[in-house]
Amino acid sequence: MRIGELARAVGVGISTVRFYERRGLLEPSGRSGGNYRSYDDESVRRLRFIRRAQELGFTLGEIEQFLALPSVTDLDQHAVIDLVAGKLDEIDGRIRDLNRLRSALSTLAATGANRERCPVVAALADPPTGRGG
Amino acid sequence: MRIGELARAVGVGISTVRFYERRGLLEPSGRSGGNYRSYDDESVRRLRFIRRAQELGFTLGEIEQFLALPSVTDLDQHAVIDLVAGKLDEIDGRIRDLNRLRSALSTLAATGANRERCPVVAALADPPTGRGG
DNA sequence: TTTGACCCTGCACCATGGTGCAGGGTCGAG
DNA sequence: CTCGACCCTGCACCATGGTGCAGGGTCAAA
Repeated sequence: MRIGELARAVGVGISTVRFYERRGLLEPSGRSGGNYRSYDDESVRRLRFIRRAQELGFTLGEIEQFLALPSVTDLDQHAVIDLVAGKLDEIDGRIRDLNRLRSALSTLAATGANRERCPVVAALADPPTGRGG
Repeated sequence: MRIGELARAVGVGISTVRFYERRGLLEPSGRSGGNYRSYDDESVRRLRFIRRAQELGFTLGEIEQFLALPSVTDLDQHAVIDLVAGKLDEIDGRIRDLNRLRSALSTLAATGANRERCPVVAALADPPTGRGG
C-alpha cells in the first residue's frame, strides 16, 4: 500500500509517517517505480505499535530502542530488556504518584472549593511523603 | 529573597523561574530598588507546587489554571474543580494503561527475549482490549 | 572606587513531536 | 493527452518547556 492508505489505516497524518521515517522508526518496505513509498501489513503493525507506545508515555527515542530498526537480533533484545526493566520502575513510581494525586484531587472535588488559597496547591505543595518508602 | 535564592531553594534554574514568570505562573512578590525581583515563602511553595504538578503530568497550561494567577476567587475554584474532574478520568485511564503495560513488560522480562520478532511489539501491537470496558 | 557576585532585558537556540506549504513528479481514468 | 488525486523533497513553522548568551546594571565588601 502507499503512504496515504497506511496513514488512514492507523489514523495518523501522512507527514507524521514521513516524520517517523526521518526518525528511523518506520522504513517503507520498498519504493515503487515512481519513487512512491510502499508499505505492507508489518508496517501497519509497526506504526500501530509506535502510537500505542506513545500513548503509554514512551518517547520516540525509547520506541526506537524497542524496535531496534537496524536488525532485531538477540543482542538488541538484551538492550530492550534492560530498557524495559528501567521503565518498569518508572511506571511503578508514576502509578504511585498518580494514585496519590487521585486521592488528593477526589478529596478536593468532594469537599468543595470555597477556601481562600487554592486547595490543590495545599494538597500537592507539601507531601514529599511516600516517595522513598 | 532574590531569584537566585529561590531557584536554589527549589532546585530549578534561574532562567526557569523567569520562564515561569513569562508564562504567568509565578510573579515575584515585588521588585527592589535596583529592579531585582523579590520573592517570599509563598513563592517557594508556589514554585514547589509547579514542579510537583509537572512531575505528575500536568502541563504548564493546566497548572496555570490550578493556580489561577489573576486572583483566586470562588469562580476560579469552580473552573479548577472541572479541570480536576476531567484530569481524574485521564489519570484513571493512564493508570490502567500503565498497569497493562506493566504486566506485558514484566512477563516479557521473565520469559526472556529470544524470539524472532520484538515481543514488546507483540505485547502492545494488538490489545485494543479493555479500553472501553 | 574597584571588584566580583548577582541581577536585568532581550533574543537566540535546543529537543521533542509534529504540521504544512511550495514546487514539482506519478498514476490511472477518461 | 489531460485531469485530478496522490505522491515526492525540502524547508519553514508550530507548541511545549526550557537553556544560555550578550551587554549592561546593582550591590556589598574591601
